[in-house]
Amino acid sequence: MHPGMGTLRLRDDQPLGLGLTLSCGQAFRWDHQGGWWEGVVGGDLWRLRQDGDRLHYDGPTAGTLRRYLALDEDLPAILSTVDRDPVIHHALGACRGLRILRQDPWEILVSFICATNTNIPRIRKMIASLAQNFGGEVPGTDGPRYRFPSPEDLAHGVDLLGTCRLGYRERSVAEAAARVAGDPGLPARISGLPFEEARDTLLSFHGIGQKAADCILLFGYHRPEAFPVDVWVRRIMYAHYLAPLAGSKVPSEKEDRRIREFGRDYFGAYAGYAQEYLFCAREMIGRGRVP
DNA sequence: AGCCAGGTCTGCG
DNA sequence: CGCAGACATGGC
Repeated sequence: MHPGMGTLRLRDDQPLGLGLTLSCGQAFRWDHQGGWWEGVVGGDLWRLRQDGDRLHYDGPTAGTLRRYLALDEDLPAILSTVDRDPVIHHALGACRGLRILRQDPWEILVSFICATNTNIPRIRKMIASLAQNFGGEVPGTDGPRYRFPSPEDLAHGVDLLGTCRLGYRERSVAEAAARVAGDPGLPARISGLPFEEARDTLLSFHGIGQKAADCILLFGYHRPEAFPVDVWVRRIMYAHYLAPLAGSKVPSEKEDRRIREFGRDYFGAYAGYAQEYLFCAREMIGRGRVP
């Protein structure tokens, strides 16, 4: 039942901010209760608690946990490549230990279809509802939890999808489930594609546009060059990095593409990390409030 | 009450 | 192409 339970000693040159990492908007199914973070990963219940340089875990094996949390990556080395100015520098300091998780591509694909034009609390509710209605039950500390439904789980019960209150995202989720259920190798195949081809494949899904595709690449496929431009990042970039082209309407897909290309060029191969730190520090650095 | 939300699609010029 | 408007729903 529980593959592993134990304590991982974190290296002091490889920081981890567990709570920040699990709650910053890249994952939607972690809950904080009784001092532990609890979630379902790969069908198993995981419980995690950080105490300084000690990471207590119940559920995963040490190796699986390290991989999920990307503790195998040299975070300071990565961040040093994007630490180019006072704004990003401030965000890096404010979100110390934030890591980009290695999550399941299918779960992230559906999650970011649901994440369009709504807020994070409701995204969490929509995904919780999908899991509760379509995923299998997993006993948790404080009542039952649910694994994330497979494409087949969703495709076989589309008639119940309405109970999840996805709004106009329902059609996109149903089509994605049908497509992947009929081509189960697709998510894995995408991971083997060059970046732009992977992105184009994601864009061929109904309900996945530029922003969602970049989130799926960054959070589901761990492609750190992806630079998702949402309403917050757009604000931050316009406040601190570049002005809209004269005469351009903002927001527009064209302007967002310009921001994405700027971000990719300016921050480099790990632009996605810069994006995520800016997003997580959005309350502090948005709307022209310079640190 | 009304604006906004980790946008995207469609139908027009 | 590139630009409006529509779109379901609910958080704050």
